Amino acid sequence: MADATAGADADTLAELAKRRGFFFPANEAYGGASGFYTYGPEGAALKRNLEASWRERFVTREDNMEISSPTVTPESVFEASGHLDGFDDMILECPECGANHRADHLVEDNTEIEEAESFGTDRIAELVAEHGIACPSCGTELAGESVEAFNLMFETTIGPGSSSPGYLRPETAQGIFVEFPRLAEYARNQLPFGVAQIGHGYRNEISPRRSLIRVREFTMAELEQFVDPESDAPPIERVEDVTLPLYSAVAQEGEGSIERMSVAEALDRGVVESEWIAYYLGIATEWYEAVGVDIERFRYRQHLPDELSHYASDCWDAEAELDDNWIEITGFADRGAYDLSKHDSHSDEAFSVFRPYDETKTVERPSVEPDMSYLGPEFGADAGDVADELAALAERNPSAFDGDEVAVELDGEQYELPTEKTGFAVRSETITGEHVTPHVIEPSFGMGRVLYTVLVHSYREDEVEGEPRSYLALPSELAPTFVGVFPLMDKDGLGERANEIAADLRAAGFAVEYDDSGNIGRRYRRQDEVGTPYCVTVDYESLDEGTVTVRERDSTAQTRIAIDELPARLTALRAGESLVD
RNA sequence: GCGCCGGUGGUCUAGCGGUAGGACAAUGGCCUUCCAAGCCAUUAGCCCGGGUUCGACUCCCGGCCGGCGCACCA
Repeated sequence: MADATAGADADTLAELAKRRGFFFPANEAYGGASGFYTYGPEGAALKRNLEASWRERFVTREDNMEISSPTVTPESVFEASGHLDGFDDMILECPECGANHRADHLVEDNTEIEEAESFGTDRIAELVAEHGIACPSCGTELAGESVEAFNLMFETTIGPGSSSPGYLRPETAQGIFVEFPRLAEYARNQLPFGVAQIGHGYRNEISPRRSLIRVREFTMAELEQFVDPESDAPPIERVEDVTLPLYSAVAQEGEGSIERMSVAEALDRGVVESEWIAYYLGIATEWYEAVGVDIERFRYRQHLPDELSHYASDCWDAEAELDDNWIEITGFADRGAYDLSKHDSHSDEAFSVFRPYDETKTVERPSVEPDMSYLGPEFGADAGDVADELAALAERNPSAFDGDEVAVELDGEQYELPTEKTGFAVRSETITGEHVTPHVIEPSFGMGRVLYTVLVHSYREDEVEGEPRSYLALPSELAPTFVGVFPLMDKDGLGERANEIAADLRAAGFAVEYDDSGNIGRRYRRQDEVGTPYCVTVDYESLDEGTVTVRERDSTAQTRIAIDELPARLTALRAGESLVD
């Protein structure tokens, strides 16, 4: 057997994906719509297994929780999260050359204005005219051209009429953030805790590209790790020896390149600042290797400062090399307190947890208890405001209450009242803790991109007995089919026996494919092509001696195994044991 | 969204102003005692709409889809 060549180009993979039912453009019978894909039987099984693997690694083993929230989300949520503004691009098309430009960027580049995004489309159009801004592509003056708003979120209406706008979520994260008060209660208000979600996200991309890489509807697996920024630390010792291929912002700005170092070293040297990000980079590296990503074609690239999202203070992307391009497959963002504090201020709920002090504190605090039966008749409708102002004054300047009279100012008017009517006193208060807004560390996986990477990186071509062969070296954990079962020939009772074995293995929980069509070599090749790790063949010896051959995909090596022992041996193989010594 | 190129059975592809040929795959049969073998047969195709023409898969226009480049990717 010749050495295998590893990796597939985009055309090879697209052809394989269509022909063998991994994925293909959706709705092709009606011409299709760009950016939507259907996962076929093999692809859906692979995706399911990939998600199960992610869940096992990032939810079960990390003792995090998983929820499932709606994809349709009311507008107010995205007003709070900043997506309504942050997602709204202003497009201006040049009438001469047809090039499209981000109108807000044009204004920023040509004027002193720095945050042009916050202006409306009309104002931007005015600014373009006022400053005589010209098309960067062809030099045509753009004054008078209209500026179109383009929102990357899919819009819909909730219920009849248009009074209740909603959007398809652009990330699953907001579905977690908005439920934080209940989730924190569920976690018994104990930080740190993590909440995951696997589900679809939607972005109305201007230009979907590259197969599954940039699509309009996609599966995300996101984990929101809520931590107390002052006191919580991850169990870093579990991953401190994991080697990370890091491409830092500093390295990108200088002459640097990818540096391989352990998690511990990355933290010691300050290459990765956040322990929590470093922790998840370590966990993720182990997971990527386990699902078949080629770690030699993989790196973590830190975002440059101007690249960061509106919510992130730091971000590392996991990137895979596909067809000589580095493609983002996961983002590890430090979202800080951004999201929770936004929802805290926009909604009526509190998005914080109570952190008790180790020891309760007693503080002396000046405060008032105004005699409202005096203030009411005296100040009429202003009585409430006067009381509020007294309370504020007590905190601001307690000495104002030293005399017999207190002066308060309200709307420019000066009022005086007897100090005794204010109920002023310095009271001692017991403080047992404080409310803190957790910080969020977010690993966010694009599952379609991960799946695509796994396919590209696991594709192999070699020769078996002089004949070319292609196969997918998928981990057993992910393979859509775990074992193929074939009769050597479909006669003399071999087919019947093979069918019995297939049924028994299915009952034992294996994903089994039975195939009696064509000669045996062709059937091996069929399973190779979709990554089935093992094939069982029933021959004449099976009838006489009760044994079958088990053939391993990558090496094509074969061993005879007793039929009775098949389930146990296959279970061991699935767990990572090797077939031949 | 703009520009360039493309769209023919399931997949890959040849070809022409008079409606199409191959390879592979698939299905049935024969053969075959472990790696895409052979033989016979079968199924199956010109992206959509409009125009030009006696006649359009072919030429023209528009759309849709795909690849690449530009822009975009919070």
